[in-house]
Amino acid sequence: MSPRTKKQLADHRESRREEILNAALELFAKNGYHNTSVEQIRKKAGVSKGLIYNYFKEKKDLMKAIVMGSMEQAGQFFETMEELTNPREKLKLLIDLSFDYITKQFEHSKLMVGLSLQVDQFDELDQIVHGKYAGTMPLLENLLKEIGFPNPKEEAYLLAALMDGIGIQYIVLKDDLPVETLRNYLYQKYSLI
Amino acid sequence: MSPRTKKQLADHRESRREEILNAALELFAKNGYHNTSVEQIRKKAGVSKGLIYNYFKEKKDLMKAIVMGSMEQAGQFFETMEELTNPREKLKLLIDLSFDYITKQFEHSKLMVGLSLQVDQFDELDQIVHGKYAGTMPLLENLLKEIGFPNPKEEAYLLAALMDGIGIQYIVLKDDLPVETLRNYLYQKYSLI
Amino acid sequence: MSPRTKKQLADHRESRREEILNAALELFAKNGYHNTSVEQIRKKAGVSKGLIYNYFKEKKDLMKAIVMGSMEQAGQFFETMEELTNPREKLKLLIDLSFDYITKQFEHSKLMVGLSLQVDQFDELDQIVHGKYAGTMPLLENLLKEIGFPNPKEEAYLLAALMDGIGIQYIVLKDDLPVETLRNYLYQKYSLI
Amino acid sequence: MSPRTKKQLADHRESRREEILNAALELFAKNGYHNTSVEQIRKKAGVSKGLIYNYFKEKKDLMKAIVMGSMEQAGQFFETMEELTNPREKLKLLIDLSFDYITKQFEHSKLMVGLSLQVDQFDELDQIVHGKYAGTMPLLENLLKEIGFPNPKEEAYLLAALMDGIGIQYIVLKDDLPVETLRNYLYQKYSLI
DNA sequence: AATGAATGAGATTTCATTCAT
DNA sequence: GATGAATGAAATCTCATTCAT
Repeated sequence: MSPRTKKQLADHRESRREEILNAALELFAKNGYHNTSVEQIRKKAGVSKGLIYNYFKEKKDLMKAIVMGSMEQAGQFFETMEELTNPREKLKLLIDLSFDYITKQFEHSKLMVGLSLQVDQFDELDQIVHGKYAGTMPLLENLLKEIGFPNPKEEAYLLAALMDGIGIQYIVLKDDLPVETLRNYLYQKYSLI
Repeated sequence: MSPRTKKQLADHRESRREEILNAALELFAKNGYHNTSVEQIRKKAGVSKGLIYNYFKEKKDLMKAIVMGSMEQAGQFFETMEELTNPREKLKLLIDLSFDYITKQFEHSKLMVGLSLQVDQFDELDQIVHGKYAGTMPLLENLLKEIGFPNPKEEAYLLAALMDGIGIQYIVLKDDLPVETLRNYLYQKYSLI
Repeated sequence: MSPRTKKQLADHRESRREEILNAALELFAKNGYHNTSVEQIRKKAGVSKGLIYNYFKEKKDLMKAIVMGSMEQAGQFFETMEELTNPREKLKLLIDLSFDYITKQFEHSKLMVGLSLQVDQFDELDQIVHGKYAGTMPLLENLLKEIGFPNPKEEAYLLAALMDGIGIQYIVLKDDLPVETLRNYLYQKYSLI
Repeated sequence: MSPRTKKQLADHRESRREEILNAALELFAKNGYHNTSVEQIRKKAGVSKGLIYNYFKEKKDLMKAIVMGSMEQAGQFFETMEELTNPREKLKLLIDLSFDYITKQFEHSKLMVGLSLQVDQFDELDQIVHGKYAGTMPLLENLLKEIGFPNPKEEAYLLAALMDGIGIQYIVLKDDLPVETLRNYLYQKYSLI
């Protein structure tokens, strides 16, 4: 059952790595990074402690890998978005993807919010996350400008804050939050339907 | 030279307690609860370790005391607010106090957001915070109803989310966030001036 | 039995520190630094693991403290020596003290020889030890010059090598090495009696 | 492409073994046995971990093999020496070979000195090394007796100590040590030229 | 013969908490 | 009330060794 060729080996490594990362993600999101022990991750992933350190140099690297993965995904968001031409369609897609992220990729979402609060504890991440953020705000601003908002910059901050806020409310209230109503509100506000 | 009367003793006790709590608040907000050691608090407060345990049974109690203090303050918010009669004035006050909290009581604010993500780790707090939250949403809803919004419930969630979101953005961006512009936006949206 | 005043506290700390250092010295000398666990030191010193880290930031610091102590002692050697005026008497004292060090401070001696082999693993120590060494060679050279040796520099290296070598032989052979005979040989060679 | 005949196989095995041993020697000498991991050896030798355990039952065996090799070499020293008849020539050869060992087989030399300090950690080696040492001292003593020294035994210890000491000094000082001057000193002392 | 993923015991280090004074 | 030395459980991390392929 064990791998043999180089490719099989690499595939196996990759999937093992994912298993560990998933276990870590779940626990980090639920209990926080500093309140999650490697022992807990080990147990959830069903591997030995040594193996985790075989794949990740230190505990911090688990966090880094998760966040980098998240960033990459976000990058794909925007690529998908840029394929469209109509700015209203773009914005609708952006909002839909954000709601999906908040509700369906709940754990990632929770982790990222938590991280943004303590981002300075993960040196390299700090810059990467900030850089990513700084890079996306102008995109949003442009979009709102194209749609015709008089103060696109402020409007961009507002929308970003609102999406963050909905994320938090969802974390706290879960299904008690009328997500669809909020989404419709946004559709109307931006005349997206 | 040391305090004598009962009152002096009580005052002294109270101020010592405050010093410890302030040190803890700053550190919890900056580094997170689980990433702050009692030793760090001791150093920042300039007291001995034993003394901290004289005032607080365990580390958790520092967190509890801070959060309870925050709750109490929030309660005063609403009491102040209820003294007014004009619903628009009430809402304006609520928004102003929220912005103040976000910008001036930055550490409390940051701590509370972080807490809301991991509230389940502090048993009793969980219920208290949720109870408080559950109690204030109807107030907000009523207010928006009085003002004349057609969907006051949804509008309440929206406003709450927005304030949370602005809080997060401020934590991340600090002075790069155009706080006043956002406040004005809200004034206009709710016709507060 | 426990200390109270500042002074008592400091004294107590100092003696506790010494106990730990002595335990570490014995074990490092016998088994080598990397083959000695903090657990072993803890057991030998009769303290808890935590306490060791209360006195020394990390295991390496135990090594550093021991070596620094050794250096200091060596400094006193030379001070004592400089009080004499007759160069032959000085040399005799130096030789006597070296033999004492080798035989009576056996553990220190063994540790220092071992250290000199792997000095590059303890960054700061490396420079300190080398500096000390570089500083003492000229003293020795001068002494031999005063006594009248035609090649004092080479003679100094020779004497240094010889003392090192006797140290090693003593470590390996212990009482099988005719220490006194060797000492007499040196007396004669340098006409010290 | 892979080796075929029995002899080729054996040669191949032998050379693989050597590569591993050389990597281990270098690392043991530089960092010490306990501060060298099998992983480091694996990397330096460019082989897999499993392979190392194919050739050596455990890590200790690497050390043993290196030391045994060293002993064997030393044995050849003496065999070569015994072919000569003139005792002064013998002594000169011994000194020359020792200097060569110290300067050219620097790593072996360093390792052996380090080993002699902690020889008791490698059970069997302890006895072997001691046995070898005990066996060679009489040879040296005899040599010095033949040459005509009045106290050949003491003189033998002295010479042994001196050579050890020069070894240590060379380890510490490397090319700052005037090796040739010291060698000439010995030539003169024993009238070897 | 050769690989490298996997293990688990043990090493170093941290930290909330207790307690004698 | 106040101190800080002391503890020990638990956290992070290392590493020799095994084993399936």
